Amino acid sequence: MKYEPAEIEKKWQRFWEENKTFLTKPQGKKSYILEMFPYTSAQIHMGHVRNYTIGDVIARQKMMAGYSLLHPIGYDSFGMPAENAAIKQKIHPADWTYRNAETIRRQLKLLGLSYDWNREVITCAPDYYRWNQYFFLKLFEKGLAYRKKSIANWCHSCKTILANEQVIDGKCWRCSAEVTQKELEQWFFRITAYAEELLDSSGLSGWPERVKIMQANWIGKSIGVEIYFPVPDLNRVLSVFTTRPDTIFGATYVVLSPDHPLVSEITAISKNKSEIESFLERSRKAKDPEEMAKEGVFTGIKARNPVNNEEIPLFLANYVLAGYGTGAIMAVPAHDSRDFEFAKVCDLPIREVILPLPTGERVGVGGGGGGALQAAYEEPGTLVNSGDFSGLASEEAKEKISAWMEQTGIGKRTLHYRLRDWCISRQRYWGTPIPIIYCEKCGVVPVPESELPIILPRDVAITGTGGSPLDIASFVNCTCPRCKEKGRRETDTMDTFVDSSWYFLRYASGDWKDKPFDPKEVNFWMPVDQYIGGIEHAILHLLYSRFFVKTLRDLDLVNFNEPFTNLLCQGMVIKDGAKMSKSKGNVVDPEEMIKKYGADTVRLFILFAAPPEMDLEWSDHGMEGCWRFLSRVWNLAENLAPSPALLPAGERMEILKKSPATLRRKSLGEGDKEFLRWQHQTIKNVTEDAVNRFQFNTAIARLMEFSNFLSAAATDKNNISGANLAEGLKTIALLLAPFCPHFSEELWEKLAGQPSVFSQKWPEYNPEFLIETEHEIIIQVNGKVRGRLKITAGISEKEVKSLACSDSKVAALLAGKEIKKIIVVPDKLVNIVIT
RNA sequence: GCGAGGGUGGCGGAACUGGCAGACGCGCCAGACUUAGGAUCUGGUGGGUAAUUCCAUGGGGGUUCAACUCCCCCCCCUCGCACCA
Repeated sequence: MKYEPAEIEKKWQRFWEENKTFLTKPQGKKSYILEMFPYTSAQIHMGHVRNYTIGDVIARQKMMAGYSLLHPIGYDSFGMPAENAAIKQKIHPADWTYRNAETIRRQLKLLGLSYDWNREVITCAPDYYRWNQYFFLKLFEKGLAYRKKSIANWCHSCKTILANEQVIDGKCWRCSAEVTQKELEQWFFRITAYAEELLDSSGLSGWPERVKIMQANWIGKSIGVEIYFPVPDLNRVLSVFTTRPDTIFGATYVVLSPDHPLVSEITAISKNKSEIESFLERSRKAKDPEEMAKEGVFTGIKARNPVNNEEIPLFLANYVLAGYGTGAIMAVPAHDSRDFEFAKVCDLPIREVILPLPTGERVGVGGGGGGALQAAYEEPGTLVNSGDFSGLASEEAKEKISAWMEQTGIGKRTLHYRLRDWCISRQRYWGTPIPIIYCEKCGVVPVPESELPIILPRDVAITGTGGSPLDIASFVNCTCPRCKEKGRRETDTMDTFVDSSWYFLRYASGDWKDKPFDPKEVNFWMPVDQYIGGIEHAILHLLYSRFFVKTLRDLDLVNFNEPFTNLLCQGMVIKDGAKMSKSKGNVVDPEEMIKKYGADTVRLFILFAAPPEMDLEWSDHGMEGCWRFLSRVWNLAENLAPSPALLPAGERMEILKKSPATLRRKSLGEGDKEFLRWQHQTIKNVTEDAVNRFQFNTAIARLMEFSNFLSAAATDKNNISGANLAEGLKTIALLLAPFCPHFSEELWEKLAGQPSVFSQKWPEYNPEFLIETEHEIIIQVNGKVRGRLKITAGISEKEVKSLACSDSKVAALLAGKEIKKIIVVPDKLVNIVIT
């Protein structure tokens, strides 16, 4: 019988449904394997297939290794695509979503993934999102959820806030209308309160280094000093932030951002009023900050450098960010490239205060008035022209100057982060309603917990053309929970990243009804032992989830600090050198591939073509190769006649149809020994590659080699007994089971006579069988391979040397030369060094 | 600009602590079986050379008996951040 995946896979999936007990063997050792849940778009794509296949391999291997396994799946289902589908296709987002979830569920089942389907969650169900509302209230109580005005991307035509990703070249992705910045009252989660803790990566030892670095950069901690510059004209003190207090004596001017709060006061008294106003106008209009040239304007006002009372000019310039630090800087053009650039543009003086070399050598001799300095010198060095601090090294100077500033009240040591609070307000329909009521008398009032969930109303006009879709009387009008007078509901919904920040907790607690999760179960299963997802979540989702877990810990709801102990970021699936996408027309449909080759071949190829972290180039030819491998193993088993379980030792067999071979069974000769060595070496290699290193590609290569060995042995090249051949195929079934579950189960049943390969223990190798009695060693002369030598294991180094030198080819090379030294690497090589 | 990761046959990729460069697979070539094969099986396959052998892991130096692997300089590609003071 030929290998026909369709039947096998159908049969197996039925079997799996009926035998879920494999998933829930109650044992001491737990393993929680999780892949990022899919967004409920119309169908899955190859990226999903890769993600879930990797997770499934890990999960199934854990299962066989005796772990109690949690391997859940669900649907991330709130969000814009559902609304857009509603607008385009005139279908309700809920209907669209549930229909898609069904398709996805069916497709995931086709892949033969080992999910515990009883734990499914869908985030758009009131049963789920009510807990978003619950957490919101908890955060609100603690002051971690708050409302404030903030600037966001606003589309005039759609009348809604857009996410940054939805602004393409400054235009709305749907209507192509110009996007502008608009100040809106919005809800935030105070993630900055956890900045320091999120920066601590000590609980992330199992994360890729680059993800930790990306998060650290995102949080962007800077240690520095706030320095107070008196501005007598304004009768005010201007506060600037710097990380380089060691350069303070080189400050030749100060700069405010165009959005600094003092700008209006400055404009009011400035003699350059019209110049300032035209500059402000230009910078307000400027769209692309990346391509903006440095531009600024002198205010006509002076500030006093507090360290030396020197009067320096005060500028407004577009290169200073309003949202970072104090929105104002001291400019040290000699030692900061941006200040240097601006000083050149405006022809401002440049004063060096740090020298690069102890000898006093200069990068470019500057002096006053711009001088000949070629570029800013930003490295540490020795201070000059710096009052009492001259002669100190930068690091020491930073310390001393900071301390002195604190003593004299000139400045204060401080910290700044790039991380901003998380804006969770969306003027969108398809999301979790924010459980807040506005009352004229009581102000902002949280909905009492007992009134949750605030159900997202179904009958709402979603046109995408005007205002918040929830802004309808039946939803908005309500009674204030406090004074029982008329109230008005918040019409914004939550960012969908809120949904995905805690779904892994919900999975872990089965069907808990009156709480978001059962802390006992969650504390047992969590943290996730292995999380698998794309790198695109490196900052957003992964940072939000970490934040959420920390807040829940502080609410005494969980007892751990980090959600994901180990993280694997798989690479993209690409074709013709580009990521698969509809617009590029290079999409390969997973379901079509499954139909053509079977799920196991698809899984095998995707695991074999590249290591998980690397990008994977799709190849139809590569698929064929994996198909051939499975077919070969299948045929080998098929031809093991009549029934391997009953095969008497020494039975003569016909192995391959096309090239029949008669096998001679030696009683316990070299054939058996070699077989055992191959078998156990394969177990060792596959386990090390797949389990310890997640190098599935090489693990599969080892299985292919073993199967090639068995094939060759069976065609009378080597000798192998029928019993050994059956043993070998059983080993393949066991080791291949995580990769190709359907195929392996069928193969196992064929050979063992009963199910299931997944009730078997993951095989272990016996080191005794790996011991070789003979080694082939390489003979090198001056580092070049000149011969090879078979030696018996355990012979002395002296013997090896003399054997190597007497090799005929080697001897010829040695003739008339002096041997300087001989290096012996036991059981591997001999290197003879001659003159 | 800063940060991270890469650069190995015609292709995807192996080579874990320095020890036979190219495992495994694809593709290609030859053969077998065939009316036929884009099915299957067998063998070959980095490049040069008639040949002993020589040249090859982005380029150039170095350390070493021995370097894809370690050190220094340079080039190129991908991703992330991008005036964060």
